[in-house]
Amino acid sequence: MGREKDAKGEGKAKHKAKKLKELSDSESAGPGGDTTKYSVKSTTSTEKTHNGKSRKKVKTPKTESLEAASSPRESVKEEPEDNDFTANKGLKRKRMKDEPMEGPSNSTATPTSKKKNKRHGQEEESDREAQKKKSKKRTEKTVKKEEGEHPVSKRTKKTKEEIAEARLVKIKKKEEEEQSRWRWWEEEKYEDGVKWKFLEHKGPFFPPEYQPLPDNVNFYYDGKKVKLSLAAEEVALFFAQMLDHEYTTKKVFRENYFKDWRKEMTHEERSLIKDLDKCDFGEIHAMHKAKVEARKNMTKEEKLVLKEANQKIVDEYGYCLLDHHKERIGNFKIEPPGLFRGRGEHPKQGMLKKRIQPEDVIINCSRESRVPVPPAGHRWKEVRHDNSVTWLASWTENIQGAIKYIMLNANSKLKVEKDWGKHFAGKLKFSGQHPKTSKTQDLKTNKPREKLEGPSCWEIGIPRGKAPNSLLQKGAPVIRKVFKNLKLFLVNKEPGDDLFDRLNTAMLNKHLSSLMPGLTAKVFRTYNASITLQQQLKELTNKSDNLAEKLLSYNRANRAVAILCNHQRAPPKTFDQSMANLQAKIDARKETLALAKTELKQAKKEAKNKGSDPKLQTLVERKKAAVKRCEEQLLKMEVQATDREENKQIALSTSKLNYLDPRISVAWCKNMEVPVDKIYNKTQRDKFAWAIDMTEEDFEF
DNA sequence: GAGCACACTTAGAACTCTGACT
DNA sequence: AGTCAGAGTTCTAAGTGTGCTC
Repeated sequence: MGREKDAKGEGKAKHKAKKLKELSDSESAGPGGDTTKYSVKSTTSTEKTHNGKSRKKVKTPKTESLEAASSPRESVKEEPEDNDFTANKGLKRKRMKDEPMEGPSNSTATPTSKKKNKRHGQEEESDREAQKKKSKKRTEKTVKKEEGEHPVSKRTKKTKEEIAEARLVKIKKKEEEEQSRWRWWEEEKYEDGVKWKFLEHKGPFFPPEYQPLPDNVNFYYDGKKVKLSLAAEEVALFFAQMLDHEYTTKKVFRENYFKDWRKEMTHEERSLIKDLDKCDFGEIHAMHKAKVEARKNMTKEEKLVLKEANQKIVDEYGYCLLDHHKERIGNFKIEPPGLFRGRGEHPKQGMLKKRIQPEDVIINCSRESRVPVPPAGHRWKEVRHDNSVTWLASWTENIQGAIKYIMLNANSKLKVEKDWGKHFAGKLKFSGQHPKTSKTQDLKTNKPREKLEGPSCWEIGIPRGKAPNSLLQKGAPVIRKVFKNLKLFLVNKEPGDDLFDRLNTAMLNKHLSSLMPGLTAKVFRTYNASITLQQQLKELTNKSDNLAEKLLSYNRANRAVAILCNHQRAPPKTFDQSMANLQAKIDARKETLALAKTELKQAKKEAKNKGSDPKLQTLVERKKAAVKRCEEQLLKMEVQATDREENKQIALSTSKLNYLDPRISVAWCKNMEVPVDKIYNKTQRDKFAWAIDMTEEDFEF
């Protein structure tokens, strides 16, 4: 399996290789080469959309959002996500449900409302405070907090009731959150192309400036101490930080790094430092390691301070105002500088990913909103007001010349709404002409194009990019006609070559669209995944199963889909260890079980011999119960071991989050009386709120 | 129709947090 | 109270889809 993973990586890498080669060929001028290509284009005027590209430009709506901008308070609704943030993560942000947004356009409120807000704020503070100290003086503080919210008495420590109480509060909170959620799916949609009518945010958050090395940490070249210039030193640190990583041993990585590093050096440095092998980053590396260690060993208080500081940043930059609703931004931080870590054998690995300045960043927001203020002494590259796109800020990265975006969180309206579409596309069930059936017809065709497209539909559902022989090794059930055609693809190909190199996605999608409008490879993949999940769930679960069994079945169904989509992962580094630990536990439990069994036998014997002594009878009962308990625990662990082993190289999360129609899972939960939070964590519940809200028990995909 | 730019979505590694166990 | 595995989150590279240009 591990090899398969590699093969996949290689396949992908190879597939990309052409593209990459073109890139690196055209980049004789180094990383700047690519950048120029892009930056020339992007120096268009503010009024133009997308660098002069004649995109369907939608006029920014006027008055309504203007009003909203000047007094968003009235209309802003607090998203439950915020509350949840605290509820689940303890120390993270906390807001009262109806608290108006303290967003970017923090307008002045009436004295009364201000007061009210302040009160809320204080409550919030003390609440947060209470949560903060939870870890330290857990019980005491929790009681205090609960007293504030509910007239609960117990001053005494711990107690089960208290824990139950806390749980109840949590559940109640959750319910309230559900109530206050922005049910955008019940609202009217905007006309085509309009993504928002009002958008306001604080702009991206920039990583801190580089802090020079302390005087006692030195860099050595050829055994001699060399004091580097600030720029060169920063880039040296990037390398030193990665010394433990395999990357730094790779030739390409080292070469790219050294080339880019030298560009950052002063003239003297450049004439001195000519060989990476003669560079000694030892002290810098040691310093970095010590820092990491120190971070780990920080006291609770120190960690708390750090956490609070981070939270402050999130509060300030992590949210935006989108059509009167506060939405979490997915990646509000500008990517910090560092060394490029391409995947696989990337020709550009090790290159310097440059620090992004405000002058590189394009801001997108409402015309009527408060335009984010650039950091002191800087200006934005451009400010535009394009509501046909969803991004809040963008910049062009220097390695590949790709555009990077600041966008909303996956649970935001904009993201979820889009995500929604693919499931509804799948709902059409390819009426009348399922691609898999129509494919068989294509196989008989004499037209080479159709010959190509038929099998590739299969490919969407089977591990991608593999040569047929590897498919056969895997035992994939490929019908003979398909196999024959697949063999044709093999002509003049080496193992590992791209199987469908003569076919591109555009061609495939065209073919799919001819079967059903709107059908693309992605929609098909989604459909395939979802229908598999539904089938598997039907097959595997019984209503009479207990919760654990049901969940195992769910995981298995999920796993079947992940395998179908070829969602592999590297086995966790700790896998063997943790497996061994679990095995040890199982062995220990087996011993305990054996012991318990002998004890039971003994007790039974005694009870038999000494007649009907009620004491002995209860002892027998107790021993029986012990044996039963032991057996159950053992079974549970064994199931866990199987589950883990089966999951070793499978990544479930991708299919769960991206391909499976959540309504199937929600309907299954309702049907099987399994709480939704057993299968979806908070992030997932947020993203699939619409499905949780609207799916009926009898939903069929 | 190939190729490109842009705007997204997907993937999975790296990092961080939590809570069960000792 | 400390440890640690696993769950959850963040980060960013890579892939996909669409529309445009040549």
